[in-house]
Amino acid sequence: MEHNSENCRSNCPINFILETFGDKWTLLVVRDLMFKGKKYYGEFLESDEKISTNILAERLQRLETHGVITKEKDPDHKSKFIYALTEKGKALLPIMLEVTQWSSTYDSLTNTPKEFSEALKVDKDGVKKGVLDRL
Amino acid sequence: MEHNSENCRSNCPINFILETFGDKWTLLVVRDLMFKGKKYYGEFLESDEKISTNILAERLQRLETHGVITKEKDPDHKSKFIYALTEKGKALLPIMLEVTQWSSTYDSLTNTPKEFSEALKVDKDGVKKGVLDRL
DNA sequence: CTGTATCCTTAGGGATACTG
DNA sequence: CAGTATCCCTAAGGATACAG
Repeated sequence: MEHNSENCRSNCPINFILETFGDKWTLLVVRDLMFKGKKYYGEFLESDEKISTNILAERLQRLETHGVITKEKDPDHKSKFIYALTEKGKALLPIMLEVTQWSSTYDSLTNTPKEFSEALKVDKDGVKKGVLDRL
Repeated sequence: MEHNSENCRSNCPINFILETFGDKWTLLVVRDLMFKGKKYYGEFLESDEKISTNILAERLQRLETHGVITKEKDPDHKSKFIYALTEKGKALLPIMLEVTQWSSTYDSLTNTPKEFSEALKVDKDGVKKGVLDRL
């Protein structure tokens, strides 16, 4: 999804990302998909930050609308959906890695999980594997 | 500023950045400082997104509290302050560049200003100049 | 258990008045 | 003009009940 004229404040690229991710929850869902290997509704609910059910549903919907994730029926478990990153969603990886690096540098309490730093390492080599294989 | 135990949802690096920038306005102030060469209160008010005065004041305060910007008396114009990025603030550049690139790729209406793409170019060379000189 | 809907409180934020 | 404060409405979101 691209800029829609209504409720679009400007054509600035920084503003653009805020239209989708400018809140306290959305990026955490991306993190869970990208680094934690989560794909089910219930798995997102289990994360440390304790997102509430209605917020999660709204964010999954939003991300799907914006073309960042897909929602598909799980062939195995009926009445259950698998959420996955699209190419557009996977393309957020460099941003996520830079964020991780910045936070690690400036917050002594930040505990960077190994999945993050491994993804960071392979990306810096310019070799797109590791985390990305799984995406 | 680092994680303060109260109202900190987790020690995840992605969550950490959201504690400061997880809203629709804060990052725009950083953009204005980093790419637009703005430093005065009134200049931030002029941006396309039309931030309101109380929100701007609150965000400048927040960014200062979090060690991302400094607020110093303007020696020339009395009763006027100069806002500037700290090292921690300047270190957001790689994130800003990745965001710019992602938005440019996925939003056809995004109009990437020349300051952004120039900063992007010099950064990719690994040569920290251009925009960074001015910071 | 997966997901949706509802209730209700709080926080975000627009408009604007106000002070130095 | 720079910045703060207030008024007030709307959106964000926590708790929880509900439906398949």
